Amino acid sequence: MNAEKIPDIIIGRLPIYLRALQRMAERGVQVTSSKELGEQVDISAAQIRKDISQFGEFGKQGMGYNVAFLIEKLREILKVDRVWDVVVVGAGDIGHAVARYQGFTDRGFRIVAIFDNDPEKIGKKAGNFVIQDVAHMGEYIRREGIKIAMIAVPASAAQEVANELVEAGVKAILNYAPINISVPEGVHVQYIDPVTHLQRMTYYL
Amino acid sequence: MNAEKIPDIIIGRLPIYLRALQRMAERGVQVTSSKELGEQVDISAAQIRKDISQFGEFGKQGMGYNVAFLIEKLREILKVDRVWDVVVVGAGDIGHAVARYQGFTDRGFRIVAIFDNDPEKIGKKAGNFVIQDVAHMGEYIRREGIKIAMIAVPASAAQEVANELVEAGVKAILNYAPINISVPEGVHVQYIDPVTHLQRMTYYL
DNA sequence: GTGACTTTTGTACAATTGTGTACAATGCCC
DNA sequence: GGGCATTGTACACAATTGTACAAAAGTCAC
Repeated sequence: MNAEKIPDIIIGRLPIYLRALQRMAERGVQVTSSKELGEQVDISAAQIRKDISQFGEFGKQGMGYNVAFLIEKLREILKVDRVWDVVVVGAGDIGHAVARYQGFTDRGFRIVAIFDNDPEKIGKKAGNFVIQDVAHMGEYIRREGIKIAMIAVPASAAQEVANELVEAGVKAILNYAPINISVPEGVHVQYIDPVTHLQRMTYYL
Repeated sequence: MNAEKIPDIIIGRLPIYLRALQRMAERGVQVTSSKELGEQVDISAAQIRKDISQFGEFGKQGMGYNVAFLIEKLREILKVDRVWDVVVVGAGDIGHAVARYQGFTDRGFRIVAIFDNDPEKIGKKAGNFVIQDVAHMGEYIRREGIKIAMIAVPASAAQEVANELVEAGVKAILNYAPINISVPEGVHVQYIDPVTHLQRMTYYL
């Protein structure tokens, strides 16, 4: 394993490889090649070989990669060979959809709580979770040692929520609010905004 | 305006700039600088100046950029100075959340229909829309000249749905299913998968 | 009204980062 | 043991980002 710093752009591609490999595994595929994987994810075979070889020699020349083995290695590298507890802030449409989404568990994540500040919503259910008062969020995060949160509140409240999350010890935030938030060094943020993705495509239409 | 081909990576940043500018405009800010905008979106001022200057000289030296003017120009460039009709395929949790989301209209998009193949769901409502039979989708898309669709069906059905969409004339697809889909040259796909975003962050935890 | 001062753009050029090409090395198959 | 497939990587090339500064445009003091 090459101990030098790995570029983030490579880290960003690993989940894509992992996702494709897991689908192959479901289909019963036991061995694949950089060529085959590349066709699935629309990335050049050379790129894939180079990315993977950053972390070790996981393939066999002439033979390709053992799918189960590569999945295992990628899960270790990405630290999803465990289950991370995640809290959701905001119980609107997005919060509800996230709370009910079944696709997290087998990919390394588990929603454990959902918070809102609306007295109308607190105590009601979202998926299998009782919506809790956001006033108790910091305490909950500290007590449970939560490191990951999703923000699903209106843009106007997102920065404030982010501050509280960071204050309580969260290190990774997935932000559904359509606004950039600022966080201290060492805290990671990823954004999901369908509109920015759509706008990126209309340029070409 | 520089007529040469603009790199996609620049196009990808424009919606981020636009989003931040629109928030400034809401706050009543009339003029900004590449420095200020850069701080908001966490991109260097030089990068922003260079990106924007690809399309024209929209700033004034010493003065910065007029916010309303730059918004107008970015909307033209991204072709969101109009409203695009969008269809949603899949009326599960994600489809419902998307159908009810209020954030599309003022950013260039309008959901016009939602389709599913489940007889239990067809005829019921999702947001303000009656869920339609996916069997009528191609006809609808052709009749209305729809160019943009969102896929919110299970991974196992995503490729088939994509094929139908492309066949009917769709040129831009936002895919919520956690799987890569392949489309012909000239059709654009963007992906939204919260898990890949989360996995990209756990590497650093 | 003029000139010195400040700010900030747009861009040339340099440096860095990322991708593609090509091939020696390896390992299976027959 | 020859043939074939495919990895891992050296090297070349391309794309992206950062640095630095001349040019422009406003402000202000007098």
